Amino acid sequence: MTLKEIAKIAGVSIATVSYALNDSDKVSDSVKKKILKIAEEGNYQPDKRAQSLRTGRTKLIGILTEDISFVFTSSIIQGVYKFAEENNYHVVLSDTRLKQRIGSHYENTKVYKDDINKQIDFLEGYHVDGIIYIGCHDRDISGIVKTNKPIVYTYCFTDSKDDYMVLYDNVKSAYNVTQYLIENGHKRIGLIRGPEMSNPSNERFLGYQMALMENRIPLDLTYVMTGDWSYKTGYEEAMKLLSLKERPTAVFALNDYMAMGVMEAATKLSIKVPEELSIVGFDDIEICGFSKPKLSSVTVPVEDMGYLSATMLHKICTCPEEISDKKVILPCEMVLRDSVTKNKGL
Amino acid sequence: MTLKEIAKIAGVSIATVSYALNDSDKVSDSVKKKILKIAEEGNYQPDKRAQSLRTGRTKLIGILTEDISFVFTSSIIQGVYKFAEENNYHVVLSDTRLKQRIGSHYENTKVYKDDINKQIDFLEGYHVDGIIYIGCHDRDISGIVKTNKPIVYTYCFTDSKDDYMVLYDNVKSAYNVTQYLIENGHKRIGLIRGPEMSNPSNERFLGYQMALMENRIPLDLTYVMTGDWSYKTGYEEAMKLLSLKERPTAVFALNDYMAMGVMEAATKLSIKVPEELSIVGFDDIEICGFSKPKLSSVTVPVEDMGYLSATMLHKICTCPEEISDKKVILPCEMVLRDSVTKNKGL
DNA sequence: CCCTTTTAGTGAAAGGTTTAACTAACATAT
DNA sequence: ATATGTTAGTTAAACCTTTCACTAAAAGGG
Repeated sequence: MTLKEIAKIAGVSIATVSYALNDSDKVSDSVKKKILKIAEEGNYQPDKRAQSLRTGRTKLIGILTEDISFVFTSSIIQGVYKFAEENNYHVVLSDTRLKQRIGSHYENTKVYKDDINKQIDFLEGYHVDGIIYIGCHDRDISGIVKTNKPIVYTYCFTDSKDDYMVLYDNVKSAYNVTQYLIENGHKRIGLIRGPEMSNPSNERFLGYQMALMENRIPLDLTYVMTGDWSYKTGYEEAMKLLSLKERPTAVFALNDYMAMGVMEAATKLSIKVPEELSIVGFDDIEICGFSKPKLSSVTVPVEDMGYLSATMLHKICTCPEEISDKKVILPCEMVLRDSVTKNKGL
Repeated sequence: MTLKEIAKIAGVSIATVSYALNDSDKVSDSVKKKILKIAEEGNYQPDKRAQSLRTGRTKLIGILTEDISFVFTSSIIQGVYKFAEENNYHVVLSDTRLKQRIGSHYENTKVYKDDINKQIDFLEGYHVDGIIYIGCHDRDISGIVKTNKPIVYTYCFTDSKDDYMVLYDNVKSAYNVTQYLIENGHKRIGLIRGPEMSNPSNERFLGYQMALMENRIPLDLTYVMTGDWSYKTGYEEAMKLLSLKERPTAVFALNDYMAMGVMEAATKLSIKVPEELSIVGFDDIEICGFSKPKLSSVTVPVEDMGYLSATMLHKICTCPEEISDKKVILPCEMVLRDSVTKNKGL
């Protein structure tokens, strides 16, 4: 049903119908009521294409994900939806399927620049007011995305000071975990990092070092191993760590999968967790609640990241002058479960 | 950049530009080349609103999810995307946030009929060619969704013969699991069902019974417990089951969370898994690979469900006569891990 | 009762695209 | 030389909405 049809039935002009439906006072109450009734009965829905074609405004947020299946992606989207619903926005989703294309060889992101921009063009075709880019990995994606629409990056980052980003605090979070372990009497704290090139890994490593330093525990690189985020490398590196003559009393794995690997290694070597070895992971994925013992970890506030990304986008579109900082960095929370105890062998 | 602008630069009419860009032979090669170059340089993108306003076709699939955070939702969406990409469709996503609104009190779905239809109206506002409805629970949603666009339901169902649905085979899958346990020498096979009203639960229960019957094992309801899909009830019901004087040698929990609860109960009662108790779950969620022992389960082909839903929608739009059956039922696959062994106490 | 203001409505353009119908120029066939 | 066909375009309408500019009638003021 269109304005034209309603106009015909009501015996008035198209303009009058439009005014009536937009509750203008150019239309008498009686006519307005009549038109509204017809529209109601015909289940009239304004054509958004025509509307936005005319007005230039769409109230449409475009989301571009690198991997819709990535655990956190859907939670971030949900945060965006929450904002959208509260503020009468709508959402169009597009997926680069980047992860499917390139597996974990994130070095090659640039090769897929064109694919990403194809999706951007698609979103622009819908005249989104702006774009939220949801990443899923640890590489800098500077200079990849080309658009002159406003864009907010979340769960990823660029090296540009001018880009809008919603991030979480890797440094502080890792600092907190390390501090927590130290407070529990641990001094030999093993660390299993992510890949060398990974920014989150490096930031978390930094936090670890800061906590050590603050407690005057010298950094000992024999306790620092490097994995690739996988369960398997977590296991392997933990085996090395736990075979040292002076083995660590606690291990901080920089993500949960590797932490699960550490747990497996401990089991293998008949080292009791947490009595003889405390373990902490990062990300707080679902399995943390099901391992034995349950794994302490760090929750990333993903839904908030989505919500804040949308909030920021809205501000960029409506009142850019009110944005004090282009980067928002959210704190994470430690989730204390059963994989840590006080170090008795102190 | 618009056709008009290109036309001005090229010194031809708008129509010519349109024809040129659509590679019509109404335009000479030289002019065509010139126009293409200008379009390229100006990074021309056709305005989808205007295009579809004119043509009536959108090549746009609307997805309506009940819960974007539900584990399987994103995998289903991914399947839809796969089809979309291969067939030059695009996707608009909308979320009813049903789960957030009503928690697990799915009885009240009908109360949210209006909310759901608000989202449907939204999708219709974008003139999607059709809608894929992705559920996340076990209730019949007949008569909830109102639209005259084609709609395909997946991971949910209605009682109408006329609705298009892409489902998976609960009966057969549960039959297979039970059969597998029987083949491993188990006769006392405990079952932990989902809620009484749950359709998947009932179907799986049916499969269980069919396998028993086929093997002339009488159904003994003392071995059939009812949970609510949660870890907690899995644990509680398993405690009852394992405290029977003749306790089951195997337990089939109708989802993985409850199966994890069963495992916990076994640990609590010092019953070794799988030596003294075999366990199988359903859904094959991530934690299955991380429990000890790893949980055998059933994989639901969620990505395929998404892909096939999109395929079906496409067929409905283009060649409805070729659709032989409005319901597609996909088989599931058992994933054999470490939680089952041959029953020695036979 | 005339002039001004308000009310209630209409007409038409605009936004970007596609496409049927038309035209002018030229080439080919008779 | 005339008729026919082809080529390479153009014009204009249509899709649906919003909104500026306009008008006719009614109401209000003196």
